[in-house]
Amino acid sequence: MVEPQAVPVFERVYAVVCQIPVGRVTTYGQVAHIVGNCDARTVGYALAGLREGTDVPWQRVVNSQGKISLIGSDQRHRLEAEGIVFDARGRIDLSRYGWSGPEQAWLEANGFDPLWFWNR
DNA sequence: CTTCTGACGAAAT
DNA sequence: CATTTCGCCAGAA
Repeated sequence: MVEPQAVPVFERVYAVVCQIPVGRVTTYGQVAHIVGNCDARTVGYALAGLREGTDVPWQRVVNSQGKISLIGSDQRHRLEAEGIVFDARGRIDLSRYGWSGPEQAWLEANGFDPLWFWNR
């Protein structure tokens, strides 16, 4: 059992992002929601600090409108390679590809607060 | 110590 | 649809 507050926020963000399944996406706000005690900006800051070649699937995090924030990156191609389809406006259908969060058992085992998450 | 700066979000205007 | 406001991490200057 990991102590939640003992792990830096950025590390907690990475832990959650690594749980997003292939072919699914989630939003900055949702990750912040799961991590707790931080906001969407913090998630962006955390991902911005990743190095090239990281194992963290950062491409699976998009903004609340289902759009890519990193224009000019290969994020869209990475997602399309996972089977995700973009509409004519360049948006992803979150009701179809959206991921709501880890299993409660995972949250408990990794020092997150399941109750806080589900009650919100 | 203070200020600035980035992959953001939701509600109000 | 466009803007503004607030929320509040971490490192550099």
